[in-house]
Amino acid sequence: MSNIVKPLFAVRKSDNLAGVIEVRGILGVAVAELGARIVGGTWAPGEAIPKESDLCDDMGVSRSVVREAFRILGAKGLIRSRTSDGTRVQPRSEWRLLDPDVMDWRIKAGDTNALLHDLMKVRLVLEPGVVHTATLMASDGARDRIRRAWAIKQHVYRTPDPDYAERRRRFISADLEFHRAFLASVESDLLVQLFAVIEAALSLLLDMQMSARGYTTQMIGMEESQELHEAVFVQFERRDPVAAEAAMRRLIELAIRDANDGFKQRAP
Amino acid sequence: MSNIVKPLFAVRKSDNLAGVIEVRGILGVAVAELGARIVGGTWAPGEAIPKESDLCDDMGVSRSVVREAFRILGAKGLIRSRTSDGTRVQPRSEWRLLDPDVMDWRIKAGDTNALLHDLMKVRLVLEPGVVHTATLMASDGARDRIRRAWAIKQHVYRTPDPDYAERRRRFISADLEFHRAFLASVESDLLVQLFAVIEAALSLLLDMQMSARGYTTQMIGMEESQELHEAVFVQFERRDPVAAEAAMRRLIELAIRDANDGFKQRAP
DNA sequence: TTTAGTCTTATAATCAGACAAATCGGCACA
DNA sequence: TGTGCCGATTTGTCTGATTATAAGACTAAA
Repeated sequence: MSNIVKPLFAVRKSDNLAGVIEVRGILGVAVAELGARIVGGTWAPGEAIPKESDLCDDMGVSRSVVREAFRILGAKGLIRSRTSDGTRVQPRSEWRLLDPDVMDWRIKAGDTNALLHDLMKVRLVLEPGVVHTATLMASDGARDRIRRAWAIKQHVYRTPDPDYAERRRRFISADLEFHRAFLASVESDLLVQLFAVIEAALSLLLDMQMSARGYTTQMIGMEESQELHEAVFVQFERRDPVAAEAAMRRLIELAIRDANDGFKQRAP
Repeated sequence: MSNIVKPLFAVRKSDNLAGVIEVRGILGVAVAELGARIVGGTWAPGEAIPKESDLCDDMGVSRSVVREAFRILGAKGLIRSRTSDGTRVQPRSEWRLLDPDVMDWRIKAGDTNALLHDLMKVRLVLEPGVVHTATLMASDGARDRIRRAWAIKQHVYRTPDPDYAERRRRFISADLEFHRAFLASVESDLLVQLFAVIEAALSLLLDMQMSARGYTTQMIGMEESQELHEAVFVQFERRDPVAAEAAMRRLIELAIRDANDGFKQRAP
């Protein structure tokens, strides 16, 4: 009676990006709809979107809902309202591209290819620097966390699979913690948030890519990846920031190659 | 009659961070007030802020204004409203720290020291990576822009001052373009936005720091800074990513030292 | 004692309609 | 040509009512 309780929803991985703000009710629907349409290019930047009263009719909601939706979209830089001029889509440069919600809308709008490349570039630029700085100035506690992360990663790598999906999950989780441990040692709230967004979007995009390929692909390049991770860790322990950084850069380059291969396979 | 027209406001440098969303009218006041108070810690994360109707009375505005303000603040992760539970401050990890408005509120709340350090860390981690990547993969056009930026920077450096403030302005502008030119060559929208925010916040904070010191300080370390910039450029031209990156890292470290000195002088 | 259901209540969510304020474009006038 | 006024348009703000939802207390059953 109290045994098989919760796991019903266990698999129900929300199809939203992690970190998006949950807006419930009819307002949530309106925001999702309008956000996706704006980012998707239904109205070009500079162009006016229908006036409040028209949108009320179109969507069958009251004006307060439309206005509150506009406020949310405006807060993310997508639109801007002015009396007598209406509400217009802002130039893309105003959009808060680093905001999880905007990223989510980009993904839903199908802007996945450009976004994936951009995210990978951010990693390529950022992560080597993180490792360099971490190697130089990580605290003792932070170093311990990195060591633990490496130990787990190695353990997972060497442990054979009871079940492919489960193994993959553990592998990804260990990998994530390895990168996070380095990041945390920099002790920067801003970088942590930046990574959280990047990470969430990448994970979603790569999942989509993988399921588009029909999950046929085994995890390729695992040996090379593991060797590079080891190099990062070893150089970190030797306190050689330049070498550690270089290894991390090669690691990201490998990830970029993999992601690109994925896209190539998808459109033969 | 048509001569001395506009320059009245020329100096009126808005005391807001560049990039913040302009919200006009009563709503703008309400958002600014509430945002500053929340970020400033008037209510702790998890704590409920007064309910809508109470805030209406307190601030003397209608409920629609309070609700729209809540939407904006909610869109930035600061608060979350739920029926029957009221509106609560979200844990700091939910705040969109990379959003210009949130940064602006942090600055206004006096969280300048922590923010400055964090911003500098981001630069330290990011900019060397940018230079590395730029050195490897900048397009011809991007390389030209970098060359032009360096030429201007050198010209400004060598040109004696007609007027100290004017010289300083040109110096900063040339410096900015030098860094931006490298950044642009990476061709990443996300990184461009990230830098825009970092840059705006840093510029504001350093200005505040300087005016706190009474503008007495000359630009110190200019020679060293200029030499390091030159090193970055030369190594970039020689296509040596590692050396260029290293020079850029030393440059940021210098900037960090300067910023720290500023704070030390301020509290003797 | 615990658990599952039910009721009450607090609060936000939504709706409807009115009036105010800001902005734009055209028009008359200097 | 420019300047100021005027009307039209659209968002901004206010008010009051109704509905939906979640929390907490209470009750009844296991």
